[in-house]
Amino acid sequence: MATTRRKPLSRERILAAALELVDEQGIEALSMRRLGQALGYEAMSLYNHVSNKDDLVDGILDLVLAEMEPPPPDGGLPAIRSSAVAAHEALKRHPWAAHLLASGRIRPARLRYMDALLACLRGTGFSAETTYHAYHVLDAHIVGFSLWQTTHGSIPDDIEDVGAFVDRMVPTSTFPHLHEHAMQHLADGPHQDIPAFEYGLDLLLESLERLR
Amino acid sequence: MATTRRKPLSRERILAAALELVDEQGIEALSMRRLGQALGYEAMSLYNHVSNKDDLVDGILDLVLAEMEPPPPDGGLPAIRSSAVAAHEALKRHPWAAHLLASGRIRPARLRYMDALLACLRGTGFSAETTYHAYHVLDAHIVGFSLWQTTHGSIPDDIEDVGAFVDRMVPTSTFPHLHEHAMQHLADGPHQDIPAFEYGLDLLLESLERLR
DNA sequence: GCCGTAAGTTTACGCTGTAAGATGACATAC
DNA sequence: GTATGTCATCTTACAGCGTAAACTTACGGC
Repeated sequence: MATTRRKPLSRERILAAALELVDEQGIEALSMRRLGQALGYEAMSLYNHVSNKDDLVDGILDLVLAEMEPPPPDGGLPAIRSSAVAAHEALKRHPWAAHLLASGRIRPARLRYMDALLACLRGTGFSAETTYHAYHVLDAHIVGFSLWQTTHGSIPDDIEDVGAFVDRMVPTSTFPHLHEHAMQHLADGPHQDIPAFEYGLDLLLESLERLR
Repeated sequence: MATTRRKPLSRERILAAALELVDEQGIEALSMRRLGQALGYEAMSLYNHVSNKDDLVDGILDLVLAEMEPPPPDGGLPAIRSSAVAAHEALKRHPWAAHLLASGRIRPARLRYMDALLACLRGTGFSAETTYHAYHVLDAHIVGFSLWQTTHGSIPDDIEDVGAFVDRMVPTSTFPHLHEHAMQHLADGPHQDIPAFEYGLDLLLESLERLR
């Protein structure tokens, strides 16, 4: 039994394990020692396949970015809409990735997405100046909304009565409107969150349509 | 000369020093040891005035939130506009704070701002459902745009030829549209960034106006 | 003098990323 | 067969982090 039963390490296996760990336990739970343990190796062994922790984080972010299809240059506003929805859904699956994007961690795939979005806007007939602003608004919505949704949905798992939880965190007496807002979220349930994203997105797209 | 020359510690002095340190060197430069050193005390002495590092970070975030005036409930869309601009300007002065807000660090002042914004929307005549969505879009724009601007503007200080820097990071050959976009940013200069924020904001507000 | 309280310091613990060196397995060359 | 080189892995170590616990020092009230 001297032979090792472990599957050998590889960059792919390390990234897959890191992605799983981060999706389940959050980005702050990712440490080289913990990841090594999850794989059955020592922390330092990971450095044979990954140059450092930053490289590791870039690697899993790239996996998420690969889930976002950039819009085709001639797709018009419908293509922008569906690529935005796809990006939002990827960020919803991997909430930590929205934080990384918001922290300015720029990856080639991200640049390609940005460039494709700009190209699509130009191809749709917007002026350079309008494209400049439309891009900002769209990107802020995609990332900003995903972030908001992430933090907003962070209700502790061990809460049984969610309504009572909201009552305690956001009492009607001091925050009447915020309380109402939170209750709307609860009433709709999480399945309604994507429509909320799309509602705002459509608001933006209609405004842009009128600008063209 | 046995008497100490140091001004005594206090929560206010600690928070002020932390805010200065973080504004100058970024949130990741904030450690208890470094902050203590900046004040001329040992790290552990800070714990007599601050319960832990989280409390410290909450404290400086509260200082930033105090710079954001919530909209009055009967101010209508103009009040929403100016409070959004004020919030954006505060986040521009303290870029790290946008990250904290985006990370879901909720403070009472933040809840008050959210409640006031919702109240103002309701007071402006929006239905509960439209308010629900309008709030998301506005908040995503405020935080999302500020974040984007922060990360985008993070050009190393020691760069002399900014144009060449952009050429290297975003070559025209591979990212033609993104290159154009970056050049627009450079041509306008940082003084134009707030107008960019307001341009997008006005786009949103006009859409909302039409929904009412 | 004495005591209580509060502020500041020292030391220590477990955690982090990772540099440096030791160990061992295996392929190639002679 | 043996020597050599290469490479993955592990061990050890270091500086930094937040902070708990214990200690010292200063001061106000009796």
